[in-house]
Amino acid sequence: MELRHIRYFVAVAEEGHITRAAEKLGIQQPPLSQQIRALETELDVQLFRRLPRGVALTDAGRTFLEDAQKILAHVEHARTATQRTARGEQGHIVVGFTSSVPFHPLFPAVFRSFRETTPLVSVRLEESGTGGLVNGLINETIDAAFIRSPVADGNGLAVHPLAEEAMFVALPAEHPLARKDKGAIDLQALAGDSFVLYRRTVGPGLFDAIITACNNAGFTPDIAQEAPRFTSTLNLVAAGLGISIVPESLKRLQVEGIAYRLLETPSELKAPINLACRRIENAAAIRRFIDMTRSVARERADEAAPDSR
Amino acid sequence: MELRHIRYFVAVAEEGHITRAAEKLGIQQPPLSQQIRALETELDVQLFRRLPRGVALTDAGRTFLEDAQKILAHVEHARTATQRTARGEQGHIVVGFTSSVPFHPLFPAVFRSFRETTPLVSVRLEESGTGGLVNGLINETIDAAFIRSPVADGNGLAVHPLAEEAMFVALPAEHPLARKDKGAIDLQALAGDSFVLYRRTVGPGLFDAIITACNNAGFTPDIAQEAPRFTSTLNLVAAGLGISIVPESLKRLQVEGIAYRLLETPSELKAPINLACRRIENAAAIRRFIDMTRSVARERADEAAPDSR
DNA sequence: ATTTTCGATATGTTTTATATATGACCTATG
DNA sequence: CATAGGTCATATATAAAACATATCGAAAAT
Repeated sequence: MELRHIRYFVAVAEEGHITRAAEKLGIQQPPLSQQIRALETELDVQLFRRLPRGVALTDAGRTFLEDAQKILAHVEHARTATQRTARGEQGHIVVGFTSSVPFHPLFPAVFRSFRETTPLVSVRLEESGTGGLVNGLINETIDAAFIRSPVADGNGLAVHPLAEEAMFVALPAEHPLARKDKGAIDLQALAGDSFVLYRRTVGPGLFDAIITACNNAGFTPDIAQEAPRFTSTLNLVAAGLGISIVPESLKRLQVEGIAYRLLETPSELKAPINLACRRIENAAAIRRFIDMTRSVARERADEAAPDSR
Repeated sequence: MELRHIRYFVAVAEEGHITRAAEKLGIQQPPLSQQIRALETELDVQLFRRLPRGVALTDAGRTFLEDAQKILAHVEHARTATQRTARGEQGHIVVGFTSSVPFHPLFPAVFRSFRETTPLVSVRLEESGTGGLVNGLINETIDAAFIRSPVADGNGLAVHPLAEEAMFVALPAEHPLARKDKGAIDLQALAGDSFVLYRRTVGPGLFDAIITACNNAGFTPDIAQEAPRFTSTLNLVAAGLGISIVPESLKRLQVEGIAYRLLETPSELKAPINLACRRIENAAAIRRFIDMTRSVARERADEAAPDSR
């Protein structure tokens, strides 16, 4: 049995007339009669009663018709689903991110756009540390990941820069610098303060960048405390244990007793947001997600600095 | 696209290897490669990645595989369902009957056997008068009908005799004949009694047969009352309004105040049970039901009178 | 009775699926 | 590094089968 038999059968059943069905199918009547008969012979079942004025389905024919129509519909469904998957319009992707990324407006903007343009691709989000995300990309348990620190090359991964943020100083409300209203704080002004930092093992990029920047500014920071999450870092600052330096988007975390002040950010301390992915990616849905993310990021950058192009 | 493409695709996908899949399919490797490529060209989608040691499904190929397997299963289902319908092992039939028939043990026996041997055919039962059943058979709203009276020929229907019952006299308990314990009552002994009969319009066969038999016995029965159902007939007898003559199986209706006595039944009064159906019937499930009903009836007749064959 | 309609049959043609032979590419392995 | 083995792709030939044209036969409508 071939789909041809099923298509021909359905046409004849719906027309009740072999000659007319043949016209509709764009073939001649004799081959259609032959194919119908071949189908009946293979099934060893009479599907039509030949009447003087056309043909009529038998009971068995009616049973076959029900399935036949569903089969043809199913084939069409398979075709479109496959083509959609190939075009990346359908499927499933897993996107990883580090804890600080969701505070940046780029993050929700990307998923909003993606859902709008590609509603048939379901997305699973997974928060993890940078190391875990890189492993996930290599093991193919994660398809793309928003990370802060750039990743070493040569492991088959690619990293696309998406955005860069200025840094802000998080100060206890009673800190002398908290009152100063305008102008950026220079890094050297913090030489005498204790630092509360996000733990290095979880986010090595930011940690090292801060140390390096301080060194370049001529002092070694006094690290009073490391905290496991950004929120706990800020709580420790609020408690007066020290100051901290965080990416701009973290300002959204408004904690009682904390003041944020713009830092005169040296370029090596600018906090980047990158998208990491496999260098060769053959799943179209993932490629689509990556392309869209980069283009959303580019649009946002252009909006922020339209003169820089 | 043809089923061949789908069958070949599934084989290759499951083997992950074109050459091995070709062996399994009983064809050579080059045509299989060609057919797979033809499928990919038609869909305009790459289904496999060609690796040095076999082939691997792409994302789109995985999507197609899911549907492909279901389609093949669906085709097999269609084949078996159609063949079952053709053999009468599957489907639906509507069986009519007149109100007095279900009391006869043949009736439940038939449906019990039919359910056992043909569980995939669902049966709908419909009670109606003889006229309604005949119309139903002609309009094809009913497929077979258990009736008492034989139906006039020439309307495309056939009537198969299934069984014949002796008649019993239903007497009020205080009736003189009710006390007589053994021996059959002769019809003439009822010449002086009032008769309560099942209404003619509902069951003309039985009504006429009784009148005729009485006439042949030399008297015209005094019909005191007609009742719409057998139960009401018997209630009227119990109330002392007269006597009645009912088929043996009706004895199951044990009504307070009624005695049943065997009637010396003349042959023209024997109560038949017949199966009416269309003379030409092309639905196999119905033919099957008719055949089974007749054979069950024959078995029961042989059991009752094993010497008569 | 004649014509029309419609499916079946007969025969030739074209398409197409398959087989055989061979080539190209990658991977082990000595 | 070269060779052998394995795998898929390509080229050509062959066989099968789907299709077209022409015709027949039965039933129905005029």
